[in-house]
Amino acid sequence: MKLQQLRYILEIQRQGLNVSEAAETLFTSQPGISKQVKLLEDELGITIFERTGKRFTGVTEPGKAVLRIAEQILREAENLKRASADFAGGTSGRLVLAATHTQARYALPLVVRDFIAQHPNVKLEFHQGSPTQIAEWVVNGDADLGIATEALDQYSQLITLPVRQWSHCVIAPEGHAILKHQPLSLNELAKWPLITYDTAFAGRSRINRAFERIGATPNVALTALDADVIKTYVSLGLGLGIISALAYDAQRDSGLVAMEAAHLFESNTTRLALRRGTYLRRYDYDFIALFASHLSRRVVDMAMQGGGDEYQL
Amino acid sequence: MKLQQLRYILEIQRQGLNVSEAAETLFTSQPGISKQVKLLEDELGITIFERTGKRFTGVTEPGKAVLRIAEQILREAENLKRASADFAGGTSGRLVLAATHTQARYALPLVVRDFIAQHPNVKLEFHQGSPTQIAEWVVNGDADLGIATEALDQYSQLITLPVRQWSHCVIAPEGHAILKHQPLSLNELAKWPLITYDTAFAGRSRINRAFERIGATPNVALTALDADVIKTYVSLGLGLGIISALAYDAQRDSGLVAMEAAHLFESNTTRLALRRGTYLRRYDYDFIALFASHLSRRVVDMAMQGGGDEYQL
DNA sequence: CGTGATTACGTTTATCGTAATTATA
DNA sequence: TATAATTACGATAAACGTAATCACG
Repeated sequence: MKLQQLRYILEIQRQGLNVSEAAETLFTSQPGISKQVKLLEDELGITIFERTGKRFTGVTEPGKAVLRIAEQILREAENLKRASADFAGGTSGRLVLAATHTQARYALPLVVRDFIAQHPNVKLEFHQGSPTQIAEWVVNGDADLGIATEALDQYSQLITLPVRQWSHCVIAPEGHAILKHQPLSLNELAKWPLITYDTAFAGRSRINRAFERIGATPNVALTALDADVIKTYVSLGLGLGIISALAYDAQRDSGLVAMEAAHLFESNTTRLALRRGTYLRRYDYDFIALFASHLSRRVVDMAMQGGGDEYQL
Repeated sequence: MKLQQLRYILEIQRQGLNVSEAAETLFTSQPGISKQVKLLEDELGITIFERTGKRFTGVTEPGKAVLRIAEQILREAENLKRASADFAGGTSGRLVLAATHTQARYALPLVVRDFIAQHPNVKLEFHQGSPTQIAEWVVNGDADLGIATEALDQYSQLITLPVRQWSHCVIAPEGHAILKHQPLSLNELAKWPLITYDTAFAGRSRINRAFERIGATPNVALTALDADVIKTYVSLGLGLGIISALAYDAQRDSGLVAMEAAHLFESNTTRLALRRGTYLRRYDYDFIALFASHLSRRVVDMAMQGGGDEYQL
């Protein structure tokens, strides 16, 4: 049994049971793969792939078991290389972050600045996407760390850690009539056209639920993927904006006024996601600690081992 | 990176950093290992073993990380073979049980009989030992299933499942004076010489604790590893026996009388131990189900995944 | 027939064991 | 000086790629 052989059968599965495709993606010859698959099957005494004639048409029951374990093994092999590189490379390496706009624009800049100062030789990459995309990137190993407010806890292959809590605020153009109605109520808010996040983003689910609870139907005139767009349209007078309080800055956002809305919508928890079972390099821990000081190496390790209860903010 | 290389470095560690010894146990040449270690180190870009001149004198920090992961990988590789053999061999295979005398003699015979009938081609092996030995056999993979009443839950690498509860009974020769003092009390019992299990066996800890609690010092005249020996000496009139209620059979043990002692000593739970993370073959599940009907495949799988709360009897 | 897997075969590379060498305790 | 790891080298075997063959749609 060779690690290659495991790579081969996994790639065949990934390529929809097409050996030729697998050979291409692995930069090798198709007969080579074919032979190794057969050798492996002979050694194990089972058939992994169902064949009709010479075509691969399915995965046998034992094949499923073998593929599942093979995946584990290769994942661990990946970890081994990662761990070595961590020690060997000193401070160099690559860190791939996946985050939503809100995080990338408002929560991460200072953290990234400090991280780069601390690890000048680590190449920092940034993938921006929806919470679901982020989760899948991390699951597939395309990203090392995922940061988002929604969706992350839906994936059993992810370990998620609470980073910080935040609330929404409502923004309005200066001189807007609603500014006289503070503290705000949901009923008041429901009278105006609203501009807020797209579904599946930055706590949008909490916003919906709040209006549902009082039986009101908000008039959402426009949805956007990020607070900057929302602010733009609020400035144009198209409606009131509901955004993350993190995204409002009185200085920068002149012409706009923010109103406290923590009492209207449930608070949100930004979470950090890691793939279960991956080896964490020193700079992974460092980034996490910079981002959320309470997430020390010890706390992260505890969570990774699934040990004990979830860390509470 | 080859699986062999991982085997090599692990064996070197096991043999106390002696490459020559490792070569012997792996039935290969010392230079071969030496070279492969170097190749692996070069590939990973780290040194795994500290050397002073040409001697191996320690494991480096990266080496520790690598060895830990290597162990995981080889364990999974073992699982892969196991899984294959499970499907390939049909009903054949090998099942190694580790159990204490009490279990082997009184709890297991019928289970073993049924299992053999169900799986005539599975070679059943039996290792009898102390609870600690049993635990270590299972941890090392020398035994597939461990069964004992004590010690098993001290090992984090073991998954343990409750099988059944049982109580102690007191046995005496026919006509013994104590037979008039029923129901028994600990104070009465403390007046007589006692014969019971050796420390670390079959609930002996509960017996000690019971006497401690009332501040009495039992007169333990003789300790033995199993109930049969105890019964023999009780028959000879050397004292009263305290044994597992499972071990007394009115028919077979003529000349001896058993007295209820469930109210004197805490009840004991026989537990079944499995090594965390091992692949369970169909006949492993079958044996477990025969031994304890409530331990269905589902229940065992849940426990193996560390999911949810412990099963309660 | 075209796509896709297997068989055949030759080249290259890697692995393993023996023997010689070197370093340490 | 004995023990133990490395280096050198030759034999064996494994892996890989090319070309030819075979099977299914």
